[in-house]
Amino acid sequence: MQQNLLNELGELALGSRLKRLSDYIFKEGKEVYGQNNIDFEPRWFPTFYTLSNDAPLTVVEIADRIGFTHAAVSQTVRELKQAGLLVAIENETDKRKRDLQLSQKGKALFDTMKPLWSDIASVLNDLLRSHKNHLMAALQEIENSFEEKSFTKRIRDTKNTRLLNEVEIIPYQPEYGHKFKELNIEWLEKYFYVEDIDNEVLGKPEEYILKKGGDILFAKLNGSIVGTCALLKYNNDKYEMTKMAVTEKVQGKQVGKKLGLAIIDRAKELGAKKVVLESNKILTPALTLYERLGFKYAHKDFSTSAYARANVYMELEL
Amino acid sequence: MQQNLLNELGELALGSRLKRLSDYIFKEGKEVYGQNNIDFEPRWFPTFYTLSNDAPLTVVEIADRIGFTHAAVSQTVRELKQAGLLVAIENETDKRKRDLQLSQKGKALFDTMKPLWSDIASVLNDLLRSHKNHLMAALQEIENSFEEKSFTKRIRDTKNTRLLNEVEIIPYQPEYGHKFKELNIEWLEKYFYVEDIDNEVLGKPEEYILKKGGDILFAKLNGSIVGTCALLKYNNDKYEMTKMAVTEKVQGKQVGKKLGLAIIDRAKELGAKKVVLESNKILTPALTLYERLGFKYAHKDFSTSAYARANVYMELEL
DNA sequence: TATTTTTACGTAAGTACTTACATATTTGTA
DNA sequence: TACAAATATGTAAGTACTTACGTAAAAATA
Repeated sequence: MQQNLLNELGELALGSRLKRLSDYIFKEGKEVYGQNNIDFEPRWFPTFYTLSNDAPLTVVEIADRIGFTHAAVSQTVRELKQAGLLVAIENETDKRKRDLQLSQKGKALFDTMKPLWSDIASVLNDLLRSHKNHLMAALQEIENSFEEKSFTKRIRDTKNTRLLNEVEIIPYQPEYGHKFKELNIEWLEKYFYVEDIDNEVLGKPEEYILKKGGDILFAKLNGSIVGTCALLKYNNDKYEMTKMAVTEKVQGKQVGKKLGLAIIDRAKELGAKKVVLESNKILTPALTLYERLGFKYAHKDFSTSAYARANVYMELEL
Repeated sequence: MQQNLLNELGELALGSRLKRLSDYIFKEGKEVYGQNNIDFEPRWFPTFYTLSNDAPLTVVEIADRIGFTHAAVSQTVRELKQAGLLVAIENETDKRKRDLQLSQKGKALFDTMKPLWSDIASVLNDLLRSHKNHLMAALQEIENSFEEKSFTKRIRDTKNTRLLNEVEIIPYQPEYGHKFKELNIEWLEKYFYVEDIDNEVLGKPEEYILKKGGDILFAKLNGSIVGTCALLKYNNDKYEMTKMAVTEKVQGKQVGKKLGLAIIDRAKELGAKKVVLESNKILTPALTLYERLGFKYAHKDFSTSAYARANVYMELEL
């Protein structure tokens, strides 16, 4: 019996580890009450104890104090009432509420249990303090951290950072020329339709973009080209970010972000003072990305635009 | 909403605290799988992961490795099978067993999840290491302590120590003379019957015990006399411990133990080399106590004994 | 004052395990 | 080799909470 693999699985099975200890403590608690001939369930403790030093209280009030849901308290109250340890009186001014307090029997039981609780607290205190790592403090620290930033969000952020590092940005190479067209056509066919000018420009990137002083970058992930983006030169100060396309298979892998960051860097290298772009209102994920990259919405007369699909204009001052 | 009382209840609600965090981690884990469009339950992880790096394995083998019950694994296996992630083949040499391994789909899913798990592990690792108290280490320490000596046993020991301190041993005082008789009669009537010699000796303790060079002690708990014990002098070297009686109301409160220890101390003060006692085989709790106090069983001819009820003889060399 | 929103509470069902029990095989032993 | 004991597995029910949902009453707002 090598109970140790779960420890090796380590952090990934933290939930199970916690549950295991939780179950153990409840089970042992029950055993202790039994040995002392006390008819009491460990799970009653928070509600019972709260009522012992402040009463009457309503279900919701108790729930708030102990940090459980009202449903949990409601169930505990039912059990405590059934055991004769608690009495409930309908609140006079608010008929929804029930004023709860310990019965005579409950109060008597409280006095019997008090020394026992003090023993339990003393055992746990000694135990916790005798260790290098204080469990209660550790729980508190973890809970605080999660309150500050959720577990889910932490994982998502870590994943995004990883993906950003996995994506490799490479310069234009003639043998990838067809990829520039394919990726853009895939994208165009999904959201719009292919205009004549698209076919022309995408088919001859070297002529329309590179020779005019612009640039094209590719994103490589696990050996294959998964995205592209181009920089079109207007003049020495002004460039347009255009033809950004990422294959659908790698959506959400931060490819667009990395391409955008790289194309802006490239613009800086080329001496640009401003990068602009045209897009469409329906492309919300793309617009969100542009905003994150620092682009600001600006006004433009689209009647002069080369593309019918353009209805959003953005600028980034470098 | 003062979620803090549960923290103040502190150690006593440790089980609930652990459950809360456990529930949170499972819930968030589920959320993460969902966000990544992975059809996987956090609770499947230990079984699934174990099978991914060692297969085929049987239900019990997995259970042993991850430290769960076979029932838990059996249920997880059923769910994994239903999800098409696992295949089971009847073991050829042992028809009770099922050889379990990941299906093609399961293996493919494993590869998809691997980077995600690595992200989760990295988040948890960073989180745990960034705190003063390391949760995993704290869990390990506590579990080790409980394995060494159970929670229940620790509480019982603490309680016994406390009770031992609460009991006060006081010397004989004439006004408690009637208590000496009452306590012994209560005890005699419960286990045996009162012999003539009992009434005589218990009624005149000063004459039969004190004047002969022996002594009598009382145990006081919360202001009332709850037990007594006498030392009868045989000669300068040899005394008999006798008339030990503890009222039934305080059974298990370590009164007998404290009285025994005190009477032995008194015997030493009086210069005794040996303390003996007579008892009866049916009084197992008492005999256990005598053994703990250091008494050894010895042989004796009971035909000369003053009491009909005696059939066990013990001695303690000082 | 009528109506919407919020609050208090209960119940049912779910969660990630456990214990308890039942059944089928296999193994050990007389 | 028969038969008790041990082993492998499955199922049902329990545990200490939760979420989801519904109802009644009170408070806020129009």
